[in-house]
Amino acid sequence: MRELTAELAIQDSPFARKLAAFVRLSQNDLSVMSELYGRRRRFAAGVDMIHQGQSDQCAYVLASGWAYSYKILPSGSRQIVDFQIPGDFLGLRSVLFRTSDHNVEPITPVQASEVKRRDLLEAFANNPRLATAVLWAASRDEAMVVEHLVDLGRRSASERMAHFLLELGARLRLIGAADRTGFDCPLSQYLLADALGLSAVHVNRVLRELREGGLVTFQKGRVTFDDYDAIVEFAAFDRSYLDHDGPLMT
Amino acid sequence: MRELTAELAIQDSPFARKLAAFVRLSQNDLSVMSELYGRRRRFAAGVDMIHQGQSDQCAYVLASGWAYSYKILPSGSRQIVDFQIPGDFLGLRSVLFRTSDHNVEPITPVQASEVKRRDLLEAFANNPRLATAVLWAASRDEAMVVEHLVDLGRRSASERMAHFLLELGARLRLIGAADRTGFDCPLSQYLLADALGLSAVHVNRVLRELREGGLVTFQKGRVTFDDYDAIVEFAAFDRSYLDHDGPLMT
DNA sequence: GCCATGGACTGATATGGGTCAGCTTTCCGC
DNA sequence: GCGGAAAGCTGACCCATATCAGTCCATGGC
Repeated sequence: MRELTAELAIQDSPFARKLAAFVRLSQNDLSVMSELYGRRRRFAAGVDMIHQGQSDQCAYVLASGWAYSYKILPSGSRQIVDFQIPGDFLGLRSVLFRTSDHNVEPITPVQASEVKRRDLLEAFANNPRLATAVLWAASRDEAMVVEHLVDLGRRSASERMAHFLLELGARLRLIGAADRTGFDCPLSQYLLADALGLSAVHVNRVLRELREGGLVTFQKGRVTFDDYDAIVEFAAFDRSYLDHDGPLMT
Repeated sequence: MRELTAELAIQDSPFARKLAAFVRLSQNDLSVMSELYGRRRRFAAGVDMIHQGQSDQCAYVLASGWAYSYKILPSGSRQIVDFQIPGDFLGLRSVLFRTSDHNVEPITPVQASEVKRRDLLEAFANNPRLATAVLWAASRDEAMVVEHLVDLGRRSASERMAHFLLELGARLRLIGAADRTGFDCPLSQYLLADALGLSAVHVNRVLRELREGGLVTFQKGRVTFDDYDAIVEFAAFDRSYLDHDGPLMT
């Protein structure tokens, strides 16, 4: 009975929900997943969960809250690589390699389940279907990093911002934390700046332009898509790669 | 006897060499690898190997030659995500997902071994050690994409260029195609521009600056590190994450 | 109720890198 | 060995974004 409850809980977790978008998960898959989860831990906002250069780190699955992964350059400037939202797997690279090459810091208070290196590799070996699902999700995350790279390399500041907000919205929709009208967003303009490779000052100006252009409004912790189709058009956003209506592999 | 020859050949391939930097491979691992390899194919320079939006693609392991993966924006501009050199696995994402989200085009004439989706997943399920090695390599490739992202977001044009050349050199050293003095490089300034998010004109200027500053010279298809330590310093290059002297996991 | 802090916001000025418009050199097919 | 194409290279000019130097507002601590 206890086990059944755990599986039910897993089934409702954002992580399972996300994987279910790729692969139809069996009861067995779900129970392997619940065994994978170690201790649930809490982290306060602003206190590193994973630290660059430090070794023997865990991976985590975010249960609630937002975090961001970033790199610090010797010059002192910071580049944010990605934001993590509930359901995201984080620290995979810091588990495969002995030491982490990046930092992860919570933006809001965070709850996350520890995943141990050994358990992860074991689960992969015994349950290829689950491994595929996790790989798939990781692969989609990498696709997003690539899209982010294109943002930085070849889009103007306002296109970058628009594209970024759309993508974030699409990710949040997968876990039911956004709809077509918008979403709640705890990111400061400084975080946006360091993610988009801009100065905070310019982020402010760009947000104003987008707002005055009637595209998106980001104010008081809420992103509102004022004209969804127009932003998609403006940002040249390819909606296909994030929109799934059901499992790709049954 | 034929099999033994194949294994010996595999052992000498750039791919095995690269994996061996992460995991000590057994004879068995090597023979699974040689079975994984499908037909060896040739591609002429400039003819897409993998095409954005097209489905049912193969993955490949590059045996010889250089290629690059890129995205085309609706505006017509191009962002190069990564360059592939011998030993690199390419198209993993286009195998996991039904359709590819990027293009891959050879820069030089290329030889590559096909890897079929089904074979890959099967090999992963049966041989977790090999799967780990491949994942590890893929993970390191992703780390490089992240580093590239930092380049675009937070480094100046000349730092970007210096960092990029150092990283490329480090990768080529892993397969024995570079040493501390430099390497042969078939990239045009247009390719560099689209990789680094610059204009071709500015690439030219930056290369001149680096040359006149006595740091790196890139001329006539050859990159020469004129003062290795100085460039490492200038580009704030973290040599640790690519420098391995032997397998991390035995 | 006051102060400290951090985020949002703004104008003035500076600059890195883009764009345009060429010229020159190298390479390759025939 | 010639002609055309692609790559390398350069100067003049311009604009997008950074930088500097603030103000204003909301929040939380005491």
